[in-house]
Amino acid sequence: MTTVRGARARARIEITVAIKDEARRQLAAEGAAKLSLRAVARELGMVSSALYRYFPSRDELLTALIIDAYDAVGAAAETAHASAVRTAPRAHLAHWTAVCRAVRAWAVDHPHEYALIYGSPVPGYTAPQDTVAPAARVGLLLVATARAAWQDEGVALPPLPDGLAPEAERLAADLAPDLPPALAVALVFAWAQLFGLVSFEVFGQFNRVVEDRDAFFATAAERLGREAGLLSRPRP
Amino acid sequence: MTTVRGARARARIEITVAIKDEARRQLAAEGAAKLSLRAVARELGMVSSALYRYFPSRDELLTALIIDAYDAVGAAAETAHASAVRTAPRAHLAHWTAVCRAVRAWAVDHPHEYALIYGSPVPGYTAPQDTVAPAARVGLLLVATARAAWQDEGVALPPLPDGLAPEAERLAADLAPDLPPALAVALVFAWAQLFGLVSFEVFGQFNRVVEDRDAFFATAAERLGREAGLLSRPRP
DNA sequence: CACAAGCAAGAGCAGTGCTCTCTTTTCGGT
DNA sequence: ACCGAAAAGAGAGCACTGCTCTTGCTTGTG
Repeated sequence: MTTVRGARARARIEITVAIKDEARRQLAAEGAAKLSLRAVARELGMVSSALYRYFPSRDELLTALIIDAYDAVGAAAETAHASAVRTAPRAHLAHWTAVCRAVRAWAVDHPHEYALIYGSPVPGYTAPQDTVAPAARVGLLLVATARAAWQDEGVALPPLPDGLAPEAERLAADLAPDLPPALAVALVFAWAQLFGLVSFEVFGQFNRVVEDRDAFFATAAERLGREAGLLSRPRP
Repeated sequence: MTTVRGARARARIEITVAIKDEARRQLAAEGAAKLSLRAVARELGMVSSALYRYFPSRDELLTALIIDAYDAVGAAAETAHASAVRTAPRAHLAHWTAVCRAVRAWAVDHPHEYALIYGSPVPGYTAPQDTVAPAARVGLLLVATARAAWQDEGVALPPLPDGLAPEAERLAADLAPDLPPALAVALVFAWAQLFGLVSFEVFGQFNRVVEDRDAFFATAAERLGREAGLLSRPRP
């Protein structure tokens, strides 16, 4: 385990989380654009230059927040998935929609954090390697759900057009070597489309268009699951 | 028509477009976050305060760019649609995919402008009324395509769940009173999902996941059209 | 032709990210 | 127990930002 050496190291991690917490507060209040290192430092009673001992730049702080956000939405989705599996182990479509609903709920509750990870990438920012594992959590959950359904009752998918065959093979090899390529493709489609729906809601594109967002999203999530091959009810 | 009164008014609109052009240049080069009024003014050989005669604030400049961007992607989509209709008047699914491809192509060519309109909304920004009409152009095109298909050959759609019926009625009434509610719902789904796919590609979520983006998107666009009820080929 | 409106310029304010130097505190090896 | 090294904080400062205000100049119009 990570043995904390002394009071100094302990203080360091405490201050680091305090900085992130305050930054997250400002992020939630004003958005990423108005997140200011100086304001964070001021609120914590320290001088701005001291903050640079913990995060070498504003971008690094943002990266830390991004990783945390990916982990938060991933954890929310995993919890919802686990609970749905416990409730009805073979209702794969219900597991799928539970994941979708959890993602949407988290996004609606944390719009600015959601924007940080699924909105426009900031400045000339290219995602550091540290972010890719947390970023994959929701996607992997979708894959796991589909895999369970496939193993348990099979999936129903439209055939792949010839042009996509090589890409589909490659994708399946990278993503889930045990699954049929058509399923891998369908999963990536559904993955992107899920976040398209959530983004449109969070970013206000549904304003004055969709009113009953809950019902709308519930139907959308179920259709996404079907398009990913999940059957509506277990086979007899 | 808009008669330009004198040299002064003429100069005003010329300078206004020059400012927008330069701003667009910086936007394309560095992204919205680094777009600086002072830098724009500097590049145009004027002093920063003079720029405020044309745009009362940075946000107003951004709003102008947002409207232009919506119009640009809308125009690209409309052109592609018109051309597809000319080529094969009854190939509704081809019209649909032409619109999708045009949107994607514009987005890939203008990632920062795309981010401006379909990425995270800036600061505490709420879209002014002027943006809603341009923003609707692509959506209206999708509706028009589906309407033509519906009138010409009908559409094939899954039934709506009961819970969504009221929202579907309302949506259809607002969006396209002549179309069946199930089609209106399917169109909004497809609309959001289309931009989900494009956003994931433009914002880098497909990096190290999807390689053959053209083939991938082509298939996705066609499936979106099918999910919106469009038939693969005209009925005999 | 005079006058008011439109426009440009410059200085200035408050705020930002970030760097540098200087001082204080803390820790580990002898 | 001490002493040098490393870590942390404080403060000043640089270059930049959006935006405001005042001062003149230019231009179109009564």
